[in-house]
Amino acid sequence: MPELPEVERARAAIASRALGRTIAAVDDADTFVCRPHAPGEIAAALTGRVLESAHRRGKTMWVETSGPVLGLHLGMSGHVVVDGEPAPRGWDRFSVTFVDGGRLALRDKRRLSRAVLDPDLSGLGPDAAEIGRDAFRRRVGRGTLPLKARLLDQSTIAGVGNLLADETLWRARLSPLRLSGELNSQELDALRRALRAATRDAISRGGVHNGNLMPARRRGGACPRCGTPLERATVGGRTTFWCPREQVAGGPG
DNA sequence: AGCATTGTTTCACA
DNA sequence: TTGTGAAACAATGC
Repeated sequence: MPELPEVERARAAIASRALGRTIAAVDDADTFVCRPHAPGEIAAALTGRVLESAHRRGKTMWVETSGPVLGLHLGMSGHVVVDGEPAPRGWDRFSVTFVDGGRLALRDKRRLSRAVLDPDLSGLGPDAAEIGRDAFRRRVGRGTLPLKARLLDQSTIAGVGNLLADETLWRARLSPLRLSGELNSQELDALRRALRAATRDAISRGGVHNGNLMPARRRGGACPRCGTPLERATVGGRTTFWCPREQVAGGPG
C-alpha cells in the first residue's frame, strides 16, 4: 500500500504510540531488509535507547532516538505494526521490542522494506505534500520526461507513487504523457492543487487506495466523471490508467 | 503457467 | 555530466 499517505499514517502511529518507550531488543537478522548493516549492528546501536520523535519525507520515515537515527521505508508492501501479535511466516522483517513488553514491527510479505541506521535523505526532493508553488513549478515543469514519470521521480518531489500519480493526473485532467517541460504555470499550479487534494483525501480516507479513480483503475474500467473507457499503458515504467477524453495529450487545448 | 504488483537501485546508453 | 529507460531485486496473488 505504501505511498505518501500510508507512510504518513505509519509515522503518526509511531508518533502517538511508540515514543518515550525504551528499546530492550532489536531483531535485525534480515540482511536484505537491513542492508548494508550486518546482523546485530542495528541492535547494538539501539538497545537501551529511547524513541524520541518520528518524521517523514516522501516515503521515507526516520525515528530519532536518544542514540542513532533509525530509518524506515515500507517498500512496495510493508506496514508498521505497533503492539500487535508477531506475524506468521517471518513476515515481521524487522522489529523492536520495548522494555514494557510491547513491540514495533516492520511487517512485509515481500522483503522490499528497509530498516537502516542514519538514513540518507540527500536523494529526496521536497515532500510532495509540503512543496510550495514556485518550487513545484521549477522542479516539476522541466525536462523531457512524461509528466507521470516526473511525478514518480523521488528526487524531483518525494512521496508520489503509481496510484497517487494516476489519481492526481486524473483530478487535474492532465495526460500522463504530456511532456513535463511543456506545461504552463497555470497547469502546474492546477497539478499541485490536485496533488495536495488527492494526498489530503488519501490520508483522511485511510490510504491512496480509496481515491476517486481507484474503483475504475482496472482493465475495462471507465472514467468516473464521463464514462469513457480508461486507457491503459506503461508510462514511466508503471502501469498507468487515464481518461483519453478528459486527459488529452499534446497541449492545453 | 504466466503475468502483475502501491518501490528503489543499478546499469547501459544517449 | 546529465538524463532516461529497462532490468533486477523478493515474494505473493490472481
